Order: sequence, then structure tokens, then C-alpha cells
Amino acid sequence: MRLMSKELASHSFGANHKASIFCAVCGDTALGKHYGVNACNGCKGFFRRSIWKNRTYACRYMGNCGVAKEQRNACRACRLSTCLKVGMNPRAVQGDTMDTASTSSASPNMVSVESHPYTKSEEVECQTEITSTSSSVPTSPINRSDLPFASSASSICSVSSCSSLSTVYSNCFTTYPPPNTIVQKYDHFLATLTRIFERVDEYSPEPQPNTYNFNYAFYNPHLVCNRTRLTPTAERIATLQEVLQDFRRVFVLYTDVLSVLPEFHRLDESDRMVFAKSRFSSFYWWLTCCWTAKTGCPGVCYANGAYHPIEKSLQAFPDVNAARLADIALIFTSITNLKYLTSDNIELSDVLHVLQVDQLFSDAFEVHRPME
Amino acid sequence: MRLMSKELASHSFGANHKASIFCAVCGDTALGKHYGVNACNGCKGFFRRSIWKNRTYACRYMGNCGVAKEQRNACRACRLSTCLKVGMNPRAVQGDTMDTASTSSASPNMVSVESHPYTKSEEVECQTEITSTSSSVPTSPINRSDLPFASSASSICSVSSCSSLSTVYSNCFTTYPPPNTIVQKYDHFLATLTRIFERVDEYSPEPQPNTYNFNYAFYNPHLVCNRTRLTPTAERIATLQEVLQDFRRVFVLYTDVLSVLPEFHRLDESDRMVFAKSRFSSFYWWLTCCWTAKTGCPGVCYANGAYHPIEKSLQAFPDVNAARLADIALIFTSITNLKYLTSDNIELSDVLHVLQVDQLFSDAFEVHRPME
DNA sequence: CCGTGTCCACAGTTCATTTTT
DNA sequence: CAAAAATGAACTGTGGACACG
Ligand SMILES: [Zn+2]
Ligand SMILES: [Zn+2]
Ligand SMILES: [Zn+2]
Ligand SMILES: [Zn+2]
Repeated sequence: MRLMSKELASHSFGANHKASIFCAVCGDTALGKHYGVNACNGCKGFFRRSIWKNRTYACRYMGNCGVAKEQRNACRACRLSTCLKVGMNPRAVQGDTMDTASTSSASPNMVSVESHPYTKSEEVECQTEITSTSSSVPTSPINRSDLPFASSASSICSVSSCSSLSTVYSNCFTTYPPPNTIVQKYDHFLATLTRIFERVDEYSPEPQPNTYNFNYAFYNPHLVCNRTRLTPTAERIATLQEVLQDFRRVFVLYTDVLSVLPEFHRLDESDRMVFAKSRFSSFYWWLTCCWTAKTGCPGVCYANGAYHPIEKSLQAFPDVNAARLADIALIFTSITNLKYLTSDNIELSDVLHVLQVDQLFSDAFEVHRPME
Repeated sequence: MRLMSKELASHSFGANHKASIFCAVCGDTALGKHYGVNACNGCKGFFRRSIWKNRTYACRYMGNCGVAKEQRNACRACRLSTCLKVGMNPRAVQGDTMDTASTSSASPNMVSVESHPYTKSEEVECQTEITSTSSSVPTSPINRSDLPFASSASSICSVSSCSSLSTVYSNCFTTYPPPNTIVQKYDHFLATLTRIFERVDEYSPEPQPNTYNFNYAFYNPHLVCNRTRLTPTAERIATLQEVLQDFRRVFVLYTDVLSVLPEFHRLDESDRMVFAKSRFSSFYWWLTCCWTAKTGCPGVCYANGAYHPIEKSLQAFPDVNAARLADIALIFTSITNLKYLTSDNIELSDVLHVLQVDQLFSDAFEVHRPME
């Protein structure tokens, strides 16, 4: 079974392997992944230089300049913002090789480009950078590998992309003069997310199962489910009860994640619900796929240590109607596993491309969600 | 073999690398290539500014002012003209960097430098420009990579330089008040050349081989050879027959190229033939070298998919006399390959420096040309 | 192989100085 | 002579190619 999907992968994806790789930032041809996403040579270098020199740019327009190949050098602010939005990981930009190293004199790369002292005009100049402080040593990089994300550090960006909030922490940078470093913000966001994934309601009584509408449930997650520890270990066969419980747990997790996204708070009340509703199925799907791929279990992996096996004979609930949820998930899991064999994590584009199908998935959930 | 030449290249050319670089325009010391040719800082900036502001200058004299370092600022018209003649590529001058940027509103960098409305005197003043229209967005750059030229966009200039017509399209600019932009003319010329290289006589019968003198053959190319598609792919070993056929095909190509050169038409009848005769061997040699370098085949590459290998054991026609043509070509090909390993295309100066040797080559062709 | 960092040719940018208007 | 434009030396930034693990 595993071999089959591997074969499929090498065949179906092998053909258009070279052709289908484009820079996630500018659309130029990419030679591979850089800092977590497919990127061209230019965006790779631009991102590394920006991180190294700790640049902060300012957009002269509305912060939504085009960054296609021909225009990518037009606005550095929007290019860097896009780099972050599509998931480029500043932590993946490795040590400057001369940091604490070298002799002792001011390291020659620390060209503390004296930030333009606004001699010209008051407002920000065309392509000048706003601030540029000499970067310090990467301080204790947070590298929680116990996060449910598939692979290494870069995958944290994917969670953002996945729920297609996409902007996630990168939105901190479109605001104008924040002199904080990108890496600091990244670390902060990563720590926040980690805290959310590790959050446990210790001594609360488990709420009674009940049916609420999405809106009410979203603002009262404590009525839906306790925050149990997330243990996607695939230790046992899932019962239908466990599948539904997992669904509720992920829903609560989802509310927690959204609550820390600055962009989400910028939406007004009604928009928030529209947004939250439209993205939840995608979030659930993505998370399940990540866990499944991580454990490599032959089925669908859930957060509570259970899994729903592919083999019909092993399934705990052959109930034809209720099993629909888990069966649909199997489809996506297999697809994802396929991708995992070629590239090593899921990207924004991968998620977006299945949005139509995802709708089907969402419908399936709507059927089962507010039920016993 | 390949390695050896690489070594040779880096050694022999590395030494005099710095010393031998002079500006192709004014002779000042050049720090490297700019817009396709070796150029000094001054000529680099002058060319960029001229293209950006879309300048058109007028010469107060005969259009042949000196442009040496000390006089280069005396006549802008002749300086720009020289820039184009030596092969500076206006397409290599990048857009403003912020041009098509932002959303759709008129980009604020389009500083429409109001063209001088002739307020002063009627005749052209010393160093005034004639016209200066605000440049528009680079519109659909023609980038035919299927041209036989070795590398990218800038190489188109080399073909001009090579056949040492040199002026090629740049001559359009010595005429006085053409309000067209340089880039437009460049694109037009490039498109014309591309058309010529792609031209194919579909349903004409292949003419009978015959012997004509140069003059007659030049004005009756249809008697020499059909325009077959140029396919320098080096797929098979060339027979002597194919080498001669290729020679005829390139001759026809040569007549096509000359026919679209304005400067060629300005010559009177006898001068045209003198000119055409003197440049043909150079043209043939350059083209063959380009194809050979492009395919990387170990021998001499021809337009019809055949090649003449270096290895004697592989050669199809060990005939000692007739093989002379191909063998001489081998010398040049090897030289060119050497150059291709260091710089990425052949320049005018490279071609001119071997003119003496080229004469020998030309003689070789004179022997073999009008023969069965 | 893949994804790091490194290198460097050649783009654009800046600005003191000169030239033109 | 002052304002405006051009010049060009010195600089930063870009990105293709390559080496390394
Ligand atoms: Zn890119
Ligand atoms: Zn912008
Ligand atoms: Zn010069
Ligand atoms: Zn002149």
C-alpha cells in the first residue's frame, strides 16, 4: 500500500516536476525549496539578505503592490511581506557564519548601515529601508518538535497558510514602523502557537454533549469540549465516539488559534464568523493529514491517540452512515501522503487547490457536527 | 578535453583579465560589462540615462565625432550612436524598478520630463537633445531564445558586431529626427532578424547545384539553395555533401540579413559587393561557432543537424583535400569554445582580432565554394 | 539530490562636482 | 549668478552559478 502511493507519486508527479515548480512569491521558475517554500534564486537571496541585515521596509502605496517576476524589485516592503505570507521561515536562514565567531573586532559583515536619518523628506522615501539594526546572535531558537506539524521548523508557516489566514504573523510587518526584528516576531508567534497546542484544561468537568450553532459554539468553546492533551499517536482503533470527540477538540483548538491572529481581530463581527466557518473544514482536514503523515499510520490519525484504519475489517464502526466522515478523510489522507512522499510538507497552494473538494468535506462535517 | 580547455581558459585569460578591459565606446578603463559590452562608468550611466529619458540627440557635425575619453562629452549624439554600434543593449536597461508597480494608477515615477519645445533657436544647439518623450512600460520584450545566438538577449548585438556591419540597427539613429524610441527600434530589428532566421521556403524545388560568381549568386539566392529550417542540433555526422549544402544555406541566410540592413542599402552597387564579399567568411565562421558552442558538440556544428567531429575516426569524409574546409573550422571552433568558457558571448573585438587568420579561412572557402 | 551558504558580474542608487540653461 | 540638469566615481542590491554537507 505504501509502495503503491510511492509509485504513484514518482510517476504522476515526476513528469511535471520541473515544469510545475514556480516561486511562491513571484512566480518565476524555482529550482527547489528555500526557507520552506518553493522560491526562485532571487527571492531566496532577497529573503536571506533581508533577514541577515534585519531590514524593515516601507511600502509607498497601499501595501498590496504586485510582486510578479517583472515587478518584484519595485517594492521591497511588499516583496518581503509576501515572502513571509507564503511561509518563508526566517529561522531557516542560518547563522551568518560570523556572529560570535571571527576574532573580536567588529565583524566586517555587521555593516550597521546607519539608518537614513530622514535628511530628505519626512515621509518614507521610495526604496529606502526604515530601520536596520545590526542583527544579534540567534537567541535560543524555539524548536518545538512536539508540535503536530509534519516536519521541521518551516511547517509552522504552513499552518498559517493552511487555514489560509496565510498572513498570520506576517501581518505584523505590514504595519508601518515596527522596529522589532522579524525573527523576534516569528519566535513570538511560534511560542504562542505552541502554547495553544499544549494548552490543557486541567480540572474542568467535561461539558455535556449538546448541539449549538456555529456562532455560539465559537464564542463558548468551554461548552463544546475540554482542552485535552493532543496526542496524535495512533495507538488504537477509533470508535465513532472518539472521532466525534476529536472533532470537537479540534474545533476548540481552532477557536484558540483564530483568537491570536491579529488579522482575525481586525475583521468585524459578522465577517469573523463567515471567515471562521469557511476555514474550519480546511483546518480540520489539514491537521488530520499532518498527524496521519507524522505517525505514518495506515488510516486517519486523530488527536486523542486513536485512528481509523483503512482496512474495513479493522474499522470499529462499519456503520454505513456515520462512517462517511472518516471515509472521506481517508481520501484526503491518501492524497496528502502522496504529497508527503515528494515534497516534505504541505504548502498553501496545495491546500487551495483542493478547495472545491474541500467543500464536499465540509458538507460531510456539517451533517455530523452538532449531533449527539 | 573539456576540463583541459577550462583550465586553459582560467589560466591564460585570468592574468590579463583586469588589464585588457577598456570601454568599447570611449576607451576609458572599464570595470566590466554593462548592457552587453565592456563599458566605463561614464558610458554606462550615459547610456542608462539616455534610454530612461528616451533621448534623441543631434550631431552638429557629420555624425562622426570622436568619442574618446577626453571628448566623449563633446557630442552626445555620436556618443549614444557609438554605444549602440558597439552593441549596447537597450533592453538590458531595466525598467525604472518601479514602473508597473503599485495598483493601476499612474505610477508617480513616470516623471514625464517635458520635452524641450524648441523655445530657443531654430537650429540645433550645441548639446541639446532633440526629443525626449516619457518612456512607457517595457512592452512585451521579444525574447526569442530559438535564435542561433549563443546566449541571451545581449547576444543579438553580437551578431551585428560580428559581421562587423556593426552598425546594424543602430544606424537608424544617426538619421536626424526620428521620434521613435530606441527600444522600439531595437525590438523591431530583433523581430526582423528572428523572422529571417526562421524563414522557410516551403514548396520550392531544390535548385540544381551550379557554379555562379559571388555577385550573381548574391542577387539570385533562390538559385543557390532553398531556405530550409535552421536546425543546428548536431544529431549526426556530417557528410561532405552536407557541409557544402550548409555552406550554401548560410550564404542565402547572409543575403537575407544584409538585405534588411539600412546601411547596406546606402552603399552603391560596387561597394555592396565589396562589402558583402569581405564579410561573408566572418559571418559564416561566427555563426558556426555560435551553433557549436550552443550545442556543445565535440566538433563543428552545422545548420542542418549535422556536425563534423573532431575525432578523425568518426569523420565521414577523410578526403584530404575537401576536408580542409571543415578542419579549418575546427580551429576556430576550439578557440571559440575556449572563449565561451570565460565570457558568455563573442564580442566585436574578438571577431576583429582574428581577421588576419580569418582571411585564410576565407581563402579556403573561395577554393571550395562554387563547386559541385 | 536538496537546500544551505558563497561568490561575483552586473544591475540600480547616491551625490559631490561640473556643465548647461 | 542662480537654478536645473548632467556627469561619473563609489556604493548597495540582485540573482545565476557553484561548493558543500
Ligand atoms: Zn521569486
Ligand atoms: Zn508595496
Ligand atoms: Zn566609456
Ligand atoms: Zn557628433
